[in-house]
Amino acid sequence: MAIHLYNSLTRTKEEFRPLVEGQVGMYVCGPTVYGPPHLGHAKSYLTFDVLAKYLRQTGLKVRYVQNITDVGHLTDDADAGEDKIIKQARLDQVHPWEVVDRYMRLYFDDMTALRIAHPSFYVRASQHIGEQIEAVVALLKKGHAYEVDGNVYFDVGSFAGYGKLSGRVMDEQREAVRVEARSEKRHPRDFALWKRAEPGHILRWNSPWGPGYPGWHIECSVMSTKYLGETFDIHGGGLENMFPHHECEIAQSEAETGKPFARFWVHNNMVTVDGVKMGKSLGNFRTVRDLLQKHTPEAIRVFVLSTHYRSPTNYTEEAIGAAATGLGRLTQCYATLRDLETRGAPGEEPAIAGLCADTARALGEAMDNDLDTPGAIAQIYEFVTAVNRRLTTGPLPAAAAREAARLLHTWAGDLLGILAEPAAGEGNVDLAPIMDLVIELRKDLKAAKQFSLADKIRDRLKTAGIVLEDTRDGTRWRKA
RNA sequence: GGCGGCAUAGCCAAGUGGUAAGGCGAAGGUCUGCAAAACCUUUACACAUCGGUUCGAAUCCGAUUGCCGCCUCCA
Repeated sequence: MAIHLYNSLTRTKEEFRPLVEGQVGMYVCGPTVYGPPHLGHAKSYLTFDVLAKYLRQTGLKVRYVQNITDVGHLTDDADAGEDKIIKQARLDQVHPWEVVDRYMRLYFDDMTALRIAHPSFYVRASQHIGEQIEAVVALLKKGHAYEVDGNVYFDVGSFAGYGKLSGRVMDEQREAVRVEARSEKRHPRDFALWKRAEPGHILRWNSPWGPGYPGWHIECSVMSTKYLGETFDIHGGGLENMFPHHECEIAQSEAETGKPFARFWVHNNMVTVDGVKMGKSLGNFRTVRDLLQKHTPEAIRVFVLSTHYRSPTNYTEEAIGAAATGLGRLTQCYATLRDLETRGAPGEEPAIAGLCADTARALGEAMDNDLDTPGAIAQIYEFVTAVNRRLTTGPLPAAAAREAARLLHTWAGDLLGILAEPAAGEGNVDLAPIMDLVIELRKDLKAAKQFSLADKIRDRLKTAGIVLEDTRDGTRWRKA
């Protein structure tokens, strides 16, 4: 069975087949770099990280392009408002590109910390100004745009398909509410392709219409089609960008090329905090950096991925804590299996091979079902329970342990990124031989019934961050 | 006002017509010198409410209530 994805364009779950067999082109709306990444970014880029990894795992070659919006856009789509990046630059008293550089690096660092792989490559709006101007010229030439005093607007009325993604009909809606008395636009629905730079607007480029800067939507149309083709497979982004951003992208692109734009539109839902949308403008956002202070990357990932990407994620400290606790069993099981890989007895165990095959199949079915990561996580936990149950009867043969460990490594580690590798020899000194000695000495103490001393060792080690666990097969240790 | 979505156990969360996955928490138990870990058992006979379709619905249709998102920048 091939992967099925919910396509916002058709509002149904469809089987995904790439345009070109074996190859996938995917474009995802990246951040505007004027502030620190927050949990909302994490959910979005985590979603597409897992999607790209899963597509690759199924054997497809994926070109995953993500943009960085670094030219700034107005805080308001009317002619009022201030460019977000320029505003931040003014607040920080630095050049706008220092803002861009700072938050772009922070973005890369935080994504890396969350085990989100780099896309195939990033593209920056500021490095595609020429192409954006060309696109505006082409739209003007085709009669889909008009210029007014250094501003160029897209004529929405000239594109019949406008509204097909978001379901918005071209009526008055709340036009009357919006104060646009001085607008030069022919119709309130029209949107800017190119904006005239007012004095003091530092980020500006020369154009046939005078100095200015591109409109918000045009960069994605230009960069996606430049690197993926006029029609490409998947366009992803946050749900809140469906309208107007994605709707406008479609209008511009299809008006210019006359061909279908993205085939699949994949939108992730929002993150709320205590039931309220988390947003930069609301000031209630949790930055990735803050979260990483309290939780491991794996815990954050398992928390986010245990809600389906199309459902809202409600952040509470309790929920993320519960997710982190549950992860402990997985981590422990994996560490035990890795240990048995080297120490386990020779021989085979068909039951484990069967369990691995069944689990892998179930995991594939879950992922094929519109990226059902909660279902996949449930499968992994069931697998862990089954392995642990088997381990209560004695150690596993090395080969079986290796196979079980590989399954966890592939799905929980490489794909979902929720599996922490056992920390081996942190720091300069390898603790293993030291711990072997301590454990051996303590074993002698226990044999001599010197329990209070044995307990003291265990207590002191716990204070030092090392947990001892006495099992039937001897004592093992791990970092707390 | 327009468009869209969601309502499942104490909490989080799957479920896409055949009589409710998984995680956390809680209770009991096995193992253990004790502890920890692990395992076992229990924890949803009204899946928001009311109707309807069907042999059969958490799952489809309608209405109602509540919540959320978009319609202005936001992942």
